[in-house]
Amino acid sequence: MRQYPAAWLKGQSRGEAIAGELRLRIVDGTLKQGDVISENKIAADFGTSRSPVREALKALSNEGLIRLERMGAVVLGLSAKDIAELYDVRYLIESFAQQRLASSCPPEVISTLRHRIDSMRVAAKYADIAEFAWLDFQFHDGLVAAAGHARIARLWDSVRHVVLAVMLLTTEEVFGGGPDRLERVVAKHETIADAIQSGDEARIAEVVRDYFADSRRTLRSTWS
Amino acid sequence: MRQYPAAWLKGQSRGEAIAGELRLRIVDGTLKQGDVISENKIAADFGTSRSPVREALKALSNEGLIRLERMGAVVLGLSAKDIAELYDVRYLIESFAQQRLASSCPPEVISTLRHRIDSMRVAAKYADIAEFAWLDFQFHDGLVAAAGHARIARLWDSVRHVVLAVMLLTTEEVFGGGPDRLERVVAKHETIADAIQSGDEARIAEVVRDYFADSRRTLRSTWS
DNA sequence: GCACGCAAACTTGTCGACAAGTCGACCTGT
DNA sequence: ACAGGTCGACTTGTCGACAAGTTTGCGTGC
Repeated sequence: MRQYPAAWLKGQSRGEAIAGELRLRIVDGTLKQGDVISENKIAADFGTSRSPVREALKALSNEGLIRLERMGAVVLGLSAKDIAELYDVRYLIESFAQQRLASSCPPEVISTLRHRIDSMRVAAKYADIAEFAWLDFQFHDGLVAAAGHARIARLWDSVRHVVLAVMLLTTEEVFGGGPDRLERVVAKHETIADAIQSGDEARIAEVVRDYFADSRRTLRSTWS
Repeated sequence: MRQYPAAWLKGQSRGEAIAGELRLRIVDGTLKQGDVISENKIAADFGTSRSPVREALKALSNEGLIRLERMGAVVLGLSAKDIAELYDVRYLIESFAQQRLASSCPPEVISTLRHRIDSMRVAAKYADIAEFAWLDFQFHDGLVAAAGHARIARLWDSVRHVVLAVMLLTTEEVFGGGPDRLERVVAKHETIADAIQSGDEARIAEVVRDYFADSRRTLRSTWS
């Protein structure tokens, strides 16, 4: 069974843990679109009361993974179109965040980004899939956080779990593409760091556009 | 006490009702920044158990109005900066949605928009503040929904309650500006409808930019 | 065979209670 | 007077139970 990176599970309440588990099951297809799940059933499965389950379902509903109905919650799943839409949102958020970073980016932010890139190379070398995905995620997470825009950060919060789950799955696929493929992913992140460091708004805009255009392309060929 | 439009309160659970009430109290300043509120206290105030209150606080936390901590939730409030950031997000979402509408906008959507604009004029004439704000909100709500982008719609969902609450308050202020001020607001919406109907992407982009630039300007002069 | 109605088995929303943990005040020893 | 420890009041997280409503399916009448 796939798992979240250890760092992600620290200090979680039961509700968050259940949400994480269900999220992964939905994203990887164990729970298929159209399945209906009830609080009682899930509670029994996890051996808890309905309270944490309730919290988890609410969260998943906010993330658009399920739809709460009168009787039971129906799984929406993640179609190829949904993934594409997710990338639309990521592009919107990150292009905004990076544009903000263009004018004023503290040097320690750049340093942190480069640190994560180096770590990604190490993770790639030793075939540590989860670590690689986690670093990839942290790179983008840090980017949005550094923009210092509370409202945008909230937007990111509402999709970050889904993004991480998708990253975990796509990273597995990327690792199957060999070292060249991995290096290209790392290099893409380096391009972003370089652009932000340059402070050139136009260049940043172009880099972000290219980044997500490329991500979408590789994704399209692998998800179906 | 200010109230939500009747249409907004239909089929609400107690939790949503409490969230709505608290939201308004936070936005209008009854609950100030830094105040700490506990589930027990709120539950006692509303004469319910903690379950609905818990749900409400979670929602408010997702909206960025409060921050959940170990002991008690602290009210974050809405500073002028927060409002500005909220408009950043609205601009991001609506410009995306309207750009999508440019290529393919069903005629009934335009018709609905114009219907709401006409209703706004009526509400303005008879000084129905709540109705005016409600129509303003529905105009933008319908716009985002019509774009047919599930993920963007979720983003909008995460801010719509706050947006409505802010609209209710600012609309009060706008009504104090006399009929000219009101007509200008209505006209701004007409400009949007016209642009979307034209299907000209560049024109739409300009109109949306102007719309929010103007909104921000009038807001800045009235909020402090 | 088919429509209708009723009942039973689900569902969610809400409630009060308990356990574990946290913060503050007070009390004590130095 | 002040540092340190302890007690108590308060918090959240979780639990099991109940009420209200909805869906399903069976049985009945035609």
